[in-house]
Amino acid sequence: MLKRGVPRIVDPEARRSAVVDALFRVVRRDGVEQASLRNVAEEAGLAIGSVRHYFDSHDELLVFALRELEDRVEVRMRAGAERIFAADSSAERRPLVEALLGELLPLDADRHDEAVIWLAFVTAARTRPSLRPSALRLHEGLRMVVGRILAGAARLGALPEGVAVDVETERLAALVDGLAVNAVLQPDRTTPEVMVAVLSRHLDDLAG
Amino acid sequence: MLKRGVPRIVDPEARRSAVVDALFRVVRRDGVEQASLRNVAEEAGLAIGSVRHYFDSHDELLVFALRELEDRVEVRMRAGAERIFAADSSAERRPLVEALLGELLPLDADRHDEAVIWLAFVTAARTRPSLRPSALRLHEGLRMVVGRILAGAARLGALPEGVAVDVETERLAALVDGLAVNAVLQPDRTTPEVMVAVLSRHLDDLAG
DNA sequence: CCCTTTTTAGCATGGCCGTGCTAATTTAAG
DNA sequence: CTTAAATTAGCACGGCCATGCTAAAAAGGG
Repeated sequence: MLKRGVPRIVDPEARRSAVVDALFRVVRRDGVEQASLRNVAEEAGLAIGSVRHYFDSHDELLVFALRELEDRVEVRMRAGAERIFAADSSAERRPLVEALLGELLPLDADRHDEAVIWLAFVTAARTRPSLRPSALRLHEGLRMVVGRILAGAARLGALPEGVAVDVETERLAALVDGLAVNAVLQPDRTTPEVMVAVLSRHLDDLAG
Repeated sequence: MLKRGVPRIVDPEARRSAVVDALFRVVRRDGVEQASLRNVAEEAGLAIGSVRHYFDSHDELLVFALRELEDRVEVRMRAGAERIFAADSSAERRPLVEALLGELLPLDADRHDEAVIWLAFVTAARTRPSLRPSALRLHEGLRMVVGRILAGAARLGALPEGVAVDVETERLAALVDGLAVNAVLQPDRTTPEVMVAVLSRHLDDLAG
């Protein structure tokens, strides 16, 4: 282990992260199809060669970026989910559930941007094999969270008898996805107020 | 009106339609970003010059194609909606409503393809201004249909008292959109059986 | 046969793309 | 200062793109 000259000028992880942030801005503004190395490099204020030093190919950059998006979502999910399972009465849980699912909806500007990027990537994943694993994990992750919440509610007797938890999981997950998609594509029509009202109504409905 | 020589070799409308069909196949297979004039012409078995004779620009082709998609959806909606409003008891209406909304879900191969194309176009519309009018009409069209169905149901007393029809409209529309998006992006997980079960469950829920 | 129009075909230009490649520059340890 | 490694920068190639433009081919009324 004898390196005779090692410049550690900058944390490479931070650089990669900065590039990914620039890519997210481009995707948010102009879509995945405009996220070329050139456009991303310009957005990041770097030369194209610099970007390519951290990512061997365009595809690798996209894959890495989508993983980063995965991480962000997962972190928010984990935090909210732990709070829910810490509460033991269904009365305590209800507002926490609403908060957690609200976390998945584009209710503020930051999460709206995130939803835009999410939709851009998962739709792109349909025709880009390298993105499919991450897209699938995001899909399953939502169902996992929703499924756990509903199973927990059923265990606490917060759901009416005879409710099929698997069907309700798909229903609630599809509803959340649908609201997010609508908010991304028609933000003027699907406002945060509408989304909150719909979600709240659905949870009331589930409680019987 | 004296044209001294008029070759009417082929119905230009039919040609335009054939080009649009080819474009739909390309979009279905590889996404909107691959629907270049070259790829579409090849898929249609025409020279690129021929395609350009019927569509002055690439953008015009995309706009025209999305309008055609609009028309197809609207035709199916109108037929189903008329049948519903012809029925006057809520017991008669229920299966018709389920059929109409089922018409919007990708339950068979043809409608799956149509849903794939629909999602590709409406997401593309986010960053392509020329597609936005059609995308907005599709969005509003669904809400119009769902809103009329629910308002009719309320009039017939098929909904519980105190139900907010506007919120329920958004909820059902978002659910249908969400199911369609999931079926397009993760067809292995969101099967026709799952979609039917979810839709049926939701309609039961609405009836109280 | 002629002539006008539709239709098909193709060329050329300028632009953006990813990527292979080389080289300049910077950094800090020896 | 020297030097190896990390980083930044940039060139060049081949490919695909939309589009302006020209022109060949087909078709049927006169």
